Amino acid sequence: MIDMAILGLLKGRAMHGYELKKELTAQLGQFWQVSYGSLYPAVRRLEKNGMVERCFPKEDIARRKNIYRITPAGEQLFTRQLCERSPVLDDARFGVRFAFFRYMTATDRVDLLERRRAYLLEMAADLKEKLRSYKEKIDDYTYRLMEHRVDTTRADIEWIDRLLAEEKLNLSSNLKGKPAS
Amino acid sequence: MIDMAILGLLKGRAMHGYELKKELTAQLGQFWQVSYGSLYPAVRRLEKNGMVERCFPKEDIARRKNIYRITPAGEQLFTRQLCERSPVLDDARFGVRFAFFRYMTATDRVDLLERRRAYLLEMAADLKEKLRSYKEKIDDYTYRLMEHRVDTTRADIEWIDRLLAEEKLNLSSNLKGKPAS
DNA sequence: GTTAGATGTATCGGACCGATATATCGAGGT
DNA sequence: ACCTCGATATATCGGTCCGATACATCTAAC
Repeated sequence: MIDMAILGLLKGRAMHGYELKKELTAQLGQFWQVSYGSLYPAVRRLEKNGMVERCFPKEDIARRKNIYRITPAGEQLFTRQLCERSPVLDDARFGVRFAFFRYMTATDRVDLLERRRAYLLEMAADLKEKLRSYKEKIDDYTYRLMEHRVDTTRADIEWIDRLLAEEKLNLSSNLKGKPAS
Repeated sequence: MIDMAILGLLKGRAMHGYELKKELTAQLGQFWQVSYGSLYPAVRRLEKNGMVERCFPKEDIARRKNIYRITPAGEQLFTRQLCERSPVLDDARFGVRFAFFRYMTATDRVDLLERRRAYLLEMAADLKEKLRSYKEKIDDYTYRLMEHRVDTTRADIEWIDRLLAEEKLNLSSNLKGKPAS
């Protein structure tokens, strides 16, 4: 996952480690934390595998900054990881992908949103089932927390639905724009 | 964190590894995942440090189940970890503690809720600040996600507020129950 | 001029994760 | 009686991740 995030940022522009960390925290910090202990080894790993490469712009040549740029192989890997169909789409896995939504095709976007929707629905169903069957076994605090999670999950699903409606509208209007049969 | 969760469950009753994993998933799985690769080493570590000990009930003596029971030292450690004042109180760290709320004193409960509230407020403030200042720099999808996070964070805060009101009511009614000055 | 805080890279030990191996148990079918 | 399948149960491995820490520079303020 950290690989995808790094590649996604470098797809935007070349950066060095510290910059990557700052952008990662700013853009994805709400649902996913990255430490230097993960970041620096990850960048070196990507470099070793030819997914990113160092570049030395004139103005920074004196400073000891390690500026990295994405390679074609890296672009390919990024796209593959972004659209990979994993059954688990928790907050972090969905959030990171959503941050790079603009790099996906409209159909892949709809697909991802629908898989996230299914994941949330399953969560909600599990929670409701537990609320029903465990009602006497769990303590009051746990019950309240589960109740609240059901509500927030519902809100998440409604948000997804609004996005899905818009994406599908775009899809069909693009189709209409093309010559009729 | 995994230590606290294991100790908290064993405080309820003695269990073996597989049972711990099932309960962990059932009770905390919404906001925190545990794998066997973490669980079994963690239990052994706790045993090595004298926080839990094996017990061999008659009915299970034939089966190869490793049933563990919490020790007095373990109880102490659990209580210490549960009330530890860490500045970071994200979903996982708060959720795990909330699952053991019944083991905390009323004042510690109020304290934890207030620290979680402060954490969420800071999150919301950060998000709003980013929405304001980055408005032109971030793409539309990221904007929508941040907007939604602001809403869900607000809902979380309101939920905390309801709990806080109840806890404080309990606290003051307990005081009233005691002899006046 | 020196102090403080942001910038920048790096590494360590221990903890963690996903995948996988192995084996037993009980329920169900044929 | 046999066979299969899923749940129960323990364990480990390589690679990855994390928190803490170290260290150096640059800039702005006082």
